[in-house]
Order: sequence, then structure tokens, then C-alpha cells
Amino acid sequence: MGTVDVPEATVARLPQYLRALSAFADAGARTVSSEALAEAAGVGSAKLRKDLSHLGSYGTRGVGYDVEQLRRQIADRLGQTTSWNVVIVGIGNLGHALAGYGGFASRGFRVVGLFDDGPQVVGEVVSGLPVRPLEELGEVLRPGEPTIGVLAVPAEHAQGVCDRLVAAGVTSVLNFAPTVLRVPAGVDVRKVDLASELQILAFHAQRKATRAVAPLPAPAAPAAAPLPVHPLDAVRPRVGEVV
Amino acid sequence: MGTVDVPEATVARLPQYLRALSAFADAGARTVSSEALAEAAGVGSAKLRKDLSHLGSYGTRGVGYDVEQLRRQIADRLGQTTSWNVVIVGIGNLGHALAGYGGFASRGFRVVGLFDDGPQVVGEVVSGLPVRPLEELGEVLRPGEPTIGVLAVPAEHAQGVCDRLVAAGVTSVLNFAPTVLRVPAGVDVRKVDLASELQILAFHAQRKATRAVAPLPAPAAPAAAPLPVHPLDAVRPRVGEVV
DNA sequence: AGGCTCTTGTGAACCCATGCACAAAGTCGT
DNA sequence: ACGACTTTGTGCATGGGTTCACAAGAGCCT
Ligand SMILES: NC(=O)c1ccc[n+]([C@@H]2O[C@H](COP(=O)([O-])OP(=O)(O)OC[C@H]3O[C@@H](n4cnc5c(N)ncnc54)[C@H](O)[C@@H]3O)[C@@H](O)[C@H]2O)c1
Ligand SMILES: NC(=O)c1ccc[n+]([C@@H]2O[C@H](COP(=O)([O-])OP(=O)(O)OC[C@H]3O[C@@H](n4cnc5c(N)ncnc54)[C@H](O)[C@@H]3O)[C@@H](O)[C@H]2O)c1
Repeated sequence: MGTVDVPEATVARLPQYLRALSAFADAGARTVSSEALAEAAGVGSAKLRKDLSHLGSYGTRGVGYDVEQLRRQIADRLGQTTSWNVVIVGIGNLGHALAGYGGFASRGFRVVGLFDDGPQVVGEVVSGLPVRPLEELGEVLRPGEPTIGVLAVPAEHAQGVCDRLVAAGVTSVLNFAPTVLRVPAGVDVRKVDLASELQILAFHAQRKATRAVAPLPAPAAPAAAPLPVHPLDAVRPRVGEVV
Repeated sequence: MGTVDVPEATVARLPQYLRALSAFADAGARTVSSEALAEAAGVGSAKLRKDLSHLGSYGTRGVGYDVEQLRRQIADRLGQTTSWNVVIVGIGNLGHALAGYGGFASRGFRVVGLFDDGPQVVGEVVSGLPVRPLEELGEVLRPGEPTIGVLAVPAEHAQGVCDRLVAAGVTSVLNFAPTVLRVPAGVDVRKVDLASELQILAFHAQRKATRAVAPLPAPAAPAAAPLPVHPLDAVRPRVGEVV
């Protein structure tokens, strides 16, 4: 079944499934239905089943999925069987937070190097690791072990640093700087853009506000609720739809 | 024209376009072609034009788009004409970094409150703002001014804090905790999940690695590969395309 | 054994998004 | 004034992803 070609949208959800599965495992559950797992992961059950089918799942009809087996299978697919090396470049405001983040290690990511070029930052020890100058990048990267580079430098330096990472053999980059990175084919870049996220929220908030003033479908409706929604009309919790 | 119904995928790209436009404006350009702007934003030109058409764009054929006019139009759509209030809850590792982030203010987001419940954190002044206990949330939120809540608390407290934000009238939430938030309809949630991003990168890196071991045009696999993929799906070569 | 209940896996319809290709519409040079 | 050139805006085809709905499979109970 699902050897090659796992759809990208599915891949993006696997981490969520994995987290939910771990929660079920911790709670002592031995099996889960697609319904329960989907609920915990915040998606529809049909989507979940289709996603799992893409990687050749082993559910048993009438029962559900074996928690431990499925957890291991997804973990395998996400490469969690081996531990990945991570280097962080730019140990400023954000870099400090990232360097001390426990969510890395618990998911098989090992921070093996911190880099910066600020004279007063280099040499500092952050979360047990010394901050090194970028020149020492080569001493940390092992050719055999694929390494993920995390960029937390100012936007104007991001491309330059990225180039150096790529030149040193990094083929996976997570970019926090609000800029478009250009990389050769074969190199993966994902970006986390905080300002964009806020802007998208603002767009929707604005849309909600203008809608409230001039509602489209029912013009005859009298005063709608002045403040949007009541928090505890909890008849249906309804997961917030995102992308 | 694009009054209502801007596709979600388009909305997600508007911030990128806006950034690229600002760069062109700073460089002194008065007009840009869709080709140039798309290049700067890292998308295809056709996609860009279609996106702009959704919001009723005013390009002139043969010339391109007026930089300033388009910039203002997108800024309007993203709600940047008014300044949005932002509260950050959880002033730990990450919260400190967020509170000090300059990318907020420069895009019309004003941090109006920092909240935490740790005794040694409350009272501390971070980036010019005092850290307050959550109880004072009501004192900061103004009913008339929509406010965006940023969650940087540990995962196990995220839902509880979110509920309190929603109860206080917040209808837009940006969540950094690796957990699924349940909110009533009408509340927007977006999440930033660092660990997931790394896992997705790891997935692709692993795929690249196994592809390298067993290249595509090799129909007759000699012996089973050492460890890579599951035994049951060795069948079906299926010439994969590069991404 | 047989029927009942539960749940998976998936075919098929639908919706959204992407990319192509080109006519319409404008500018610029002569 | 006009033709050549440039670039937008969009119709259309294609593809990916989501959702529905249900038959097939698995356990359980009598
Ligand atoms: N702070 C946040 O909350 C936040 C949030 C989202 C995105 N970002 C983005 O993350 C990046 C970093 O933000 P920050 O607030 O940590 O900035 P910062 O200025 O605090 O830190 C940047 C660090 O990068 C180092 N640096 C600069 N140029 C370098 C180079 N060429 N090589 C190596 N190191 C270099 C600097 O010495 C500094 O320590 C920025 O692009 C910012 O837009 C930050
Ligand atoms: N540090 C990172 O780089 C990073 C990266 C990605 C995601 N995250 C996530 O962001 C969240 C915060 O991470 P962190 O590293 O800053 O953790 P942290 O422990 O350093 O900070 C958490 C803060 O939240 C406060 N807090 C706890 N419960 C609270 C409550 N009920 N009400 C108000 N405040 C409360 C704590 O007092 C503490 O100051 C976590 O969910 C983490 O998984 C962190």
C-alpha cells in the first residue's frame, strides 16, 4: 500500500496523530477507534482513516487500531526511530528560547550546535551548549548524519546563513526569519512566520467584524448577539478550523 | 470582483505579498509586474495574478501594479489600517522572546498585556510591560477593540487558559502549545507547532535518504534493503517524481 | 453457528487550488 | 495615429484533498 507517495497534507497531520496516540498510550488504552483518535487529533474520522490508509495501516475492523503498533508505525515514518541532529543559528531573543525548548529532545531531535556571530554572544553557554562562531559549523556536522538547520537570525542575514548551511551539507532548514529563502533543489525549507499568522488572524477578525455589521443571509434578523459568541454554548465544542 | 470570499490559500499568501511589496517600495519602485512580484514572494506569477484578482486588483496591462496602491490595498484587507491589540499568556522561555519581538509593532500589532501565573514571573517587567496575573485579563481587554490572544503556556494548561481568553471575549488565538484547542464557533485558532515542523522535515529527509539508497530506475531490486522500509510494501516500484 | 453490532477501508462525488495559455487592454516608440 | 510589444485578467483543464456513504471484515453474544 502506502510505500511511496504519502500526500503532503497527510504528512502534515502525522505529528498530530502521533501526539494523540502517545496520549492514548499514556492513558493505558490498547486500542483506539478512528472516531476517538480523530476527535483527539481535531480532525474528521474519515480523513484520519484515509490518511492512515496511505501508509498501509493495520487496523482491525470492529475494533480499531492497536495503539502501540500504530504509534510505532507513524513514528517510523516520521523518522523518529533515529535521532536527528539540529543546529540553531542566531542565538538572540528567539534562539535562546529554542535552545532551551524541551520539546526537541522528547521527539528525537538533538541540538548539537548553537551558532551566532555576535561577539558578546559567542562563548556564552546556553542550555549546556557553548555558542560558537559559524566558522566552526563544519566541526559539528557529520557527513553521515543528516542535520536540520534552524534559522533564527535577522531577516537580512537569513539567506547568507542559509547558503552557508547548505554549503556545509544541510538539506533541511526551518526558517523563522520573515524572508523567502532560495535553495538549490534537494533542500527542504519550511518557514514559521509569526507575523503572517497574526495577519491571517487579523484578516478573519476583520471579516467577522464587518460581517456582523452587515450580515448577508438574514437581513430581517434583529439584534444579533452583540459580542460574538457565548463561550459555553458547549453543545458542540467544535474544533477551530485552521489550515 | 473580490468583495467577499477570498480563498483561504490566497489569504495565507497575502502577508508574503505585502512584505515583498514593502521591499519594492523601499527600493523606490513605483510599479511592479506580476512576474517580478511573484519572484520576490516565491510563488508563480499566474498564482499571484489570480490571488490579486480575488480582491479586485487594479493592475494596468502592459505596465504592472502600482506598488503603493497595491500595498495599501493588501494592508487594508489584512486589517493593518487599524492597530490590533495582542495579549501574550505564558511569559516563560518563549513568551519572553515573543514579548520582545519587534516584528509585532512594525506590522500594526500592539502588545497590550503580558500574563502569567508563576509567582516569580508576575510583577517582572518585560520589554516595558509588567507581567500580570490572569485575573486582570478583563482590565486589559476593551470590548470594542478586538484582541488577539497568544498562548505560550505549557500544553497541559493551554485549553484552560484558552477558555478564559474566550470567556473574556477574545475571538482570535495563536497557539504555540502542542495541543488541540477546542473553541466555540466564531473563534479562530491558528497554531504554530515547532515540533511538527521538524518532524515533517525529518519525514522528507528520511524519504530523500531512502530514495538515495534505492534510486528510481532500478526495477530489479537485488536483495532486500538492509533496514529501510517495511517489508510488506516492497512491491510496486511506481516511478516517483522529485519534489 | 448464525446473526448482530461495530468499525475499517475505500470508491466516488465534490470542492478548492494550481498552472497553462491566450485574448483583452494598455503603453511606448516612431 | 498606429503597430509592436508588454502584461494583466481569466477560462479551462488538471490535480489534490476532503467528505460521504457503504460494503466488507472482525469480534461478540446467544
Ligand atoms: N523574537 C521572536 O519572538 C521572533 C518571532 C518570530 C520571528 N522572529 C524572527 O527570528 C529572527 C530572530 O529574532 P530575534 O528576536 O531572536 O532577533 P535577535 O536580534 O534577538 O537575535 C538575532 C541573533 O542573530 C545573530 N546574528 C545576526 N547575524 C548573524 C549571522 N550572519 N550569523 C550568525 N548569527 C547572526 C545576532 O548576533 C543575534 O544574536 C528574526 O528574523 C525575527 O524576525 C523572532
Ligand atoms: N521554548 C520554545 O522554544 C518553544 C517552542 C515551541 C513551542 N513551545 C511551547 O510553548 C509553550 C511555552 O514554552 P516555554 O518553553 O516558554 O515554557 P516555559 O515553561 O518556559 O514557560 C511557560 C510559562 O507559562 C506559565 N504558565 C503555566 N501555567 C500557566 C497558567 N495556567 N496561566 C498562566 N501562565 C501559566 C509559567 O509560569 C511559565 O512562565 C509550551 O507549550 C511549549 O511546548 C515552546
